[in-house]
Amino acid sequence: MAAHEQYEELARQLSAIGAVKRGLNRALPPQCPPAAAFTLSMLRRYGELRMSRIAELLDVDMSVTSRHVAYAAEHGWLDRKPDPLDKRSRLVTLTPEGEALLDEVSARCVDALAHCLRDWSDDDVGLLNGLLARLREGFGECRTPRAPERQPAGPPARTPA
Amino acid sequence: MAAHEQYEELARQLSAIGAVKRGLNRALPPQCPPAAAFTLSMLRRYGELRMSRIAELLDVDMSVTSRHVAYAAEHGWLDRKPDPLDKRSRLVTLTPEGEALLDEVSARCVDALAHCLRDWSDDDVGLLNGLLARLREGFGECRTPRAPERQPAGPPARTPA
DNA sequence: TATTGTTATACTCTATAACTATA
DNA sequence: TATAGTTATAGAGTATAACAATA
Repeated sequence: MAAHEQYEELARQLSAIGAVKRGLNRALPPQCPPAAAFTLSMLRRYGELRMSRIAELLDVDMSVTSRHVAYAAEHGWLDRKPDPLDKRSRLVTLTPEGEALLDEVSARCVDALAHCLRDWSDDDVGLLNGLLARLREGFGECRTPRAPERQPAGPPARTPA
Repeated sequence: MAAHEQYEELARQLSAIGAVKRGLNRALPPQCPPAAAFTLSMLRRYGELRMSRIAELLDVDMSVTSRHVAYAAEHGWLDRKPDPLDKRSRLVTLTPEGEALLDEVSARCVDALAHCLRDWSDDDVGLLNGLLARLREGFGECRTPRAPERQPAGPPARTPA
C-alpha cells in the first residue's frame, strides 16, 4: 500500500501523460486516426478477431469499436466477414494494405520515441512497459464501479480518505 | 537506446492507458470534467497563475485553457482578476469552493487507486511516477516537429514501407 | 429471451483561425 | 507590430440507448 501523496501524484501523471500521446499521434500518417492504428495493431498481434474481442482489447464499448472498424474497412485496411459458426458475429482480419499502413505507423512511432527517449536504456523502457501493463491489469480487475459516492453503504472505517 | 520492440510496446501501452484514465475519470464528482480537476490541481500546486502558464502546465493550447478556466470560473471554483502589471493578462486563483472540490476529487481518486493498486508498494508507485515524469520531460524537449514526413530530406534508404 | 453488432445522439477534449484589447 | 486571452468551428474519442438480426 502506497502513500496518499503517491496516489495523488499518479493521478496527476495520468492526466498529464495525454500530452505524450498527442505528441505521438501527430507522427501518424494522414487519414489514420490513433484509434484506427491501435485497432490494426491488435489485429496484427492477435490475428483474426471478433468485434466483441476487439472491444475488449481496446477497452471501449462495442459501439465505439464498430465505428473504428468501419472506418478502417472503408479505407481497405481490414476485412469483415460473417462468422460461419455464429451469423451474428463478424470476423475481422488485416488486409495487406492494413499491414503496410501498420508498418508505416510503427516506423513513425518508433522513430519519434527513439528520438525523444534516446537517453533511455532498454531496461528503463522495459520497466515502464511492465508497470503500465500492471497498472492496466489492476484497473481492469476492479473496474471502478461507477462513482460509488465514496462510501455506498457502510461504516466509514475502511478508507479514512 | 532501447530496442525497436520496446518502443512499439511503449506506443501500445500509451494507447491503452487511456482506459485507466477513463476509469479514474468515472470517479470524479458530477459537473467536474477531468480537465477542470486537473486545472484546479495545478492551481493548488503552484498558486496564482496566468492563463498562459496554465496552458503550459496542461500542455494544451491557450484556447483550450481558456475554456476550462471559464467553465471552472462559472462554477465558482476559481477567480480571474486582471494583472495590474499587464492588463492583457489575467491572474487565476483557487476559491475556497475550488479547494473543497479538489479535496473531494483527490479523495475519490486516491480511493480508486488505493483499491485497484492495493498490491503495489510505495516504491512501485514512486517508480512509475518517476518514469512517467521522465517520459513527459523527454517528449516536452523534442516536441515532435509535426509529422516530419519521416525523412525530411535524405536518401530513401531507411524505411522502405 | 439473450446476444452480436450497428446507428443516432450527446458529451469531453483538442487544435486552428479570427478577433479584441493591450504592450 | 507583437502578445494575452477569447470565441467559433471542426475533428477525434467515448458512452448510452434504441434498433436489427441471429441464437
